[in-house]
Amino acid sequence: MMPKYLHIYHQLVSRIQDGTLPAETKLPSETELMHEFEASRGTVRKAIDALQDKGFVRKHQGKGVFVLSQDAIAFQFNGIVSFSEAHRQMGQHDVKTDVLSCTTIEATAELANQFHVAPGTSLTEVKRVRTIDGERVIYDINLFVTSLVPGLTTEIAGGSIYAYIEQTLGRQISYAKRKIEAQPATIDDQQHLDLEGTTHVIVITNDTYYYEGQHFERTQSRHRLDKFQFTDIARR
Amino acid sequence: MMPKYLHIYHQLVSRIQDGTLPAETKLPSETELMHEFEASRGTVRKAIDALQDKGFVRKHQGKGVFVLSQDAIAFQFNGIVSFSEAHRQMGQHDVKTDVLSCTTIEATAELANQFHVAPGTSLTEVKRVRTIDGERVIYDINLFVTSLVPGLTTEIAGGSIYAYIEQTLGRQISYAKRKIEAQPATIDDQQHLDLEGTTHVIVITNDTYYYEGQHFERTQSRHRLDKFQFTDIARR
DNA sequence: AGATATTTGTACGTATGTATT
DNA sequence: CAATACATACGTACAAATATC
Repeated sequence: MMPKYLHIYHQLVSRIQDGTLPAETKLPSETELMHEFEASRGTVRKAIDALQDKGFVRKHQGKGVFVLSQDAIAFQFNGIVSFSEAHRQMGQHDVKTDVLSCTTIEATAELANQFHVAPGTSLTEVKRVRTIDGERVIYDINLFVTSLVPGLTTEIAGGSIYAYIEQTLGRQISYAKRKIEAQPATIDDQQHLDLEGTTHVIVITNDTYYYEGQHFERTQSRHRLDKFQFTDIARR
Repeated sequence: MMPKYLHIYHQLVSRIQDGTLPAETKLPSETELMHEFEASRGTVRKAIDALQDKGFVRKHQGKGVFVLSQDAIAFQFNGIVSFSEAHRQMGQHDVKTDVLSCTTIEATAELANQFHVAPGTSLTEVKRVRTIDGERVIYDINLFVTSLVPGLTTEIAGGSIYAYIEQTLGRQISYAKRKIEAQPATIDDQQHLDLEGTTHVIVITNDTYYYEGQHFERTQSRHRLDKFQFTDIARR
């Protein structure tokens, strides 16, 4: 049984998306929504708060609740998105993943410190190359704490590791820290990517954490300059 | 007078930051916090919800509220941050802004479409170069809808335009869409930046919106490759 | 395994405060 | 000044998930 506030939330989202509630217009007041949905004021407020969190509306004390422009709303594909998820969304590209290696290594002092584990702890290292439309444009180096992501195989790494973690292992991913910068291309990059003469690569370093707060992954995703694009939406 | 829930929120943030409530531990239960702060359960819950929104804790029905690792919390400098804000935070760099030009132009059909205004509408264009430690590393091209950001002068552009908008104009910025990509350096880039032989620049295109949803700015921020870094935190 | 207690989630109601119209 | 609309705060009751005995 869906909570009542979520029902109200979904109804309002529909009205915003189908144009019944166009951008820049005011939502019905809390009192009106109470009567329409036969809910208490707290429940209506919870639904509106959710709308604001998701970026559909903006509340203004004394004035009302305003629908934000569709541009912003259509932009909701941020968050943690893996390579295959991202490209499935973007449409018809010929995408291929080659697993170069899938081995276990021992954590160096530095890595142990990063992951908050003891030095020598087993880590699983996966190296993959992503080919889009015949060009090798992304080189991924994943490092997992083996005990937190057990049973990784080359076969699994060929698909979506995140799907394996969430569906097979049943663990929930909470958040990821992300750093984006440019670095000079290394010899490894030259070997594994079709650089087409570019001298630098874009490096995305991703640290991913479980719900319980355990740091279980650090990934370096090395992109060819001209095939890289990142979008997001930032709220004050 | 600060709302009670914010007082509770700040108290708990302090305890998390000074280590009284270390990572991975459980917060006192809602009942305990009610007694400690002599507040109702709803008020305590609102404080905890705020903690979760800011990424300090994670709530779990039936289990409790858990403090997330400090790493994540120290990472809270995301959102919309202007150039001077960002560098004031990062520490002692010698930062200088040169305003190349500050003129008004008429919106082309394409620009008018972007901003949802009529073609020919007046736009204010500002071109600036940012020098850090003696090197010209960022070239900013801002476009503002003049009627939405009136009174811009070269002098204001030499400081923080965002501060002018929020403090002098008294407008509130709501959100920004951001795109990050690499582009080949243009002749303009070569002229205004110390490229040091790099062939590409990182381009951040920023579209900024007021609370009321009006799109008032598009900025291109062109960074020298090796001086660029972007961090954020993504939550599922 | 099962009953019970604990902890967070949802929902209702009421009163009062603050910002805007 | 009054009416409207959102914000805060209190209280109560029951549901759902988890922990404990």
